Amino acid sequence: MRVARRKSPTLTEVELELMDVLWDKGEATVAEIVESLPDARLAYSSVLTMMRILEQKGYVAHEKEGRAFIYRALIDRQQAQKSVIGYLLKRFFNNSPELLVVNLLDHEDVGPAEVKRLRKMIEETK
Amino acid sequence: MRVARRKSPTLTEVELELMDVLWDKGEATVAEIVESLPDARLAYSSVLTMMRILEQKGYVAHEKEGRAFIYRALIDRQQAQKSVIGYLLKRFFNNSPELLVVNLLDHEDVGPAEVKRLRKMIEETK
DNA sequence: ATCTGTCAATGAAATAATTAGTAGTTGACT
DNA sequence: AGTCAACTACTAATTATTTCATTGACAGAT
Repeated sequence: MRVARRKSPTLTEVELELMDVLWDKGEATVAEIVESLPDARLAYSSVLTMMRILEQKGYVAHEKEGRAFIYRALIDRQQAQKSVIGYLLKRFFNNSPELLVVNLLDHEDVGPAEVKRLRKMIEETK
Repeated sequence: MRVARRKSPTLTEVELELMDVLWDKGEATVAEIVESLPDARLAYSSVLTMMRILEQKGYVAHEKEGRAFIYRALIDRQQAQKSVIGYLLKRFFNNSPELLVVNLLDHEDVGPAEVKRLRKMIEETK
């Protein structure tokens, strides 16, 4: 067999969940991240592994503080959002922002009030 | 070890590429799909496997036409777009369409001309 | 009836993502 | 110095995704 699976073009579910903690807290040790997860969802060592992977992927960095590693995000939420929008435009909407917005307006979460707010927002963009 | 990799919440890269062919052509045999792929990207048997997986996931169906299978999409492009937008809103934008649009407007592909068109579009949505 | 080309089915291999156990290190505190 | 708790590193298991070779069936041509 030749080639195989491709890397995810965006943050995966779990990666995003962990990044969210870092974005909220600014920085955190593994223990703090585990605590911040709802419902003790992941074991300490799982989070550790994921942080190593996130670091290897270039999304976070760590420095030693005493015995523990302190992790910090290397990309901020806006960058991640921008990147995922870029992916969306390219793969699903033929690089057409309009097509995206057309579909967004069609979405059930978007009522008349939303449309009004969106309009105002776009007005202000000049 | 307990659980493992999760299913992709959206169409994967390759799945999307094949669905695109079906959406463009309406219906197609495996051979036609292979031909439609740029650069002979995938071997016949690869496409065959992927079509089986897409069918198993409920995205396509086939019927026999002579010896060959004719595949047809069970979801259309709009549905796929809507679904991926829903996922994105939930995971990256806190279910806020505005946040999404704010970031979209910030995107490099979106210049003043785009903004103008977007505004017009939203006007017409009432 | 045998050959040839076209297809679907199956199996297998390689990589990614996810979760977690275990071993081993180190700093702190008797 | 010895013990303990907190931490990281390493390893393993499992499912998902992606790719393709091979096998076998079957129709049409010879």
